[in-house]
Amino acid sequence: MNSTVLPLFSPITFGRASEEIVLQVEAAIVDGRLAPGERLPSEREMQRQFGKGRGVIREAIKTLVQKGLLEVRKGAKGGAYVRKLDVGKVSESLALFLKQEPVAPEHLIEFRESIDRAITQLAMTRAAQEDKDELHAKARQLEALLAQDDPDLTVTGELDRELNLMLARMAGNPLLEWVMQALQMGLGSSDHALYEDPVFREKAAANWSDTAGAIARGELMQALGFIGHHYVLLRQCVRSRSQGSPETEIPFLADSSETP
Amino acid sequence: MNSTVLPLFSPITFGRASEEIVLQVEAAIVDGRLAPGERLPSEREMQRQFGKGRGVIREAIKTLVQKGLLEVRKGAKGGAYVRKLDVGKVSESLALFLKQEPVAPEHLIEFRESIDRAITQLAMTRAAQEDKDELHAKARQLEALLAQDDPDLTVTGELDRELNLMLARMAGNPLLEWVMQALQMGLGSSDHALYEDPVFREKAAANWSDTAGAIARGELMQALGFIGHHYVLLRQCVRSRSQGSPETEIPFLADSSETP
DNA sequence: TGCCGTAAATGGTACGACCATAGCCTGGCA
DNA sequence: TGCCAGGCTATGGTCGTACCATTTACGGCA
Repeated sequence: MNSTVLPLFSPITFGRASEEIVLQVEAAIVDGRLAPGERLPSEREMQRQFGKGRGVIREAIKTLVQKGLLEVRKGAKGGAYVRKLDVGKVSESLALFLKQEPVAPEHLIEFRESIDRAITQLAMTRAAQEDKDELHAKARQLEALLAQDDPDLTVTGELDRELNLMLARMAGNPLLEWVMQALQMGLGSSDHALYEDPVFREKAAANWSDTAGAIARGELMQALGFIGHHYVLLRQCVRSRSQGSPETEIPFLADSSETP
Repeated sequence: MNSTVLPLFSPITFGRASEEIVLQVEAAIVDGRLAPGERLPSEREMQRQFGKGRGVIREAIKTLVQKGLLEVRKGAKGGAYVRKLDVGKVSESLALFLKQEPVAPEHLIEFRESIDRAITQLAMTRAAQEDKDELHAKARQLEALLAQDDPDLTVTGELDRELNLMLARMAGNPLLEWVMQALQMGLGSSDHALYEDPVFREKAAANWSDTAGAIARGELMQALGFIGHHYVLLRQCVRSRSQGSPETEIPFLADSSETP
């Protein structure tokens, strides 16, 4: 390797040193001069190359780790390794943001409905028939699970999440898939409220099944209609819960200021 | 203040110390025990409270700054202040991700088209008439600018960005507004390619004006039609550029593998 | 009363030392 | 000859001290 000479980095002379180091390393990574899996010089070696104290180097590495660009391993053959960014880091950032910035449930539902409609239209025209059939099968499986007297909400929640992600994948657009992933990871999908309530539970599951069926049969308008119905149910459920139990555990159900 | 006793933090005994500190402070912030604008103890004071070295404290603070939860000021009355998270941090994370994960232009266009349609429909039903008129006026202004022989692309680009954000704001849903912001900040909106080309420039501007006009008059179907046309133009432009000049400067125009 | 200089608090940096860990290498044992 | 154990070494993780740079506040002086 090039462990002897590494002309990648140059000494720091101004400003906050660690920030400058962050910029240099980050630039090297996005330029491709440092590829994922590659190992940076050791902290003591970088200390020498940058002409700065080790603490500064460590703080820069900490920042880059937080950005998701590096991972560090200790021990021999340890060090900072370039990491391929994944969408999870974005979702994490989004989730933290949404924790501090409560979103009205109506806005969340509205957004999800928009994305869902776009995904469905694309999935219908692009996905393979076998994928559509598998989606339908999974939806019927969810329906069957929720028809039981005491369904395991952990399992059904996971299945619902899987259905959403599968549909998003079928749309064949990574951006839509990432948004759906971020929604799922970022705020627990809010659908679990739907499944906790025995009244809505079966309706919602049946609706999922109807939607998947329409998608499998290629009936676009019908599928969009079912999706609309899903969100009608969700809105009803959210409204009844926010009225019925003021001490709800779901944080973002608190401030609903626009239900006329 | 409570600068004498601060029972918020407890000493670290296991694992990576700085990570534990990050978790404790982050928890205190999202719980509201530390409100935006509040000041954390000084590094030396926290060093005492956590029972750890100052370097560890500094690394934890660096991480929290990167997360967007803190900002630090130096000098007397300096220190780490709790910061209100803004969506810019999410956009930043997204932009970095998209730099490492090139997105096919067709996918980007498709996504933007979905969002645009959703925004337009909502804006049309919700926005005040005066906002719609202002949007139309701005669009006509853009059209006039681009009709000149040598338009200032910096100004027109900024105006286009402003138009998009204004429309998103008119939709009255913060999530859609944030997504549009993230798109604009994250990848320069890709529309600038449209305005650089004299052939597409005027068509695109006229189309913006038509769209805004339809919105102002409340003609939904017509507005959606114009939006569709905007993306037809954008697709044509992108295709012609990727064929004509292989050395295009726009990074994500490189890998287009699905134009049949 | 108003201005300026000094003191104090605080983050920023440097250096040195030591510990903990993970891979490796060597030597001894079966 | 083959395998296993123990030590060796590179590397991150932590600690402590000292000093520098900057910003605010306070107090003395004109």
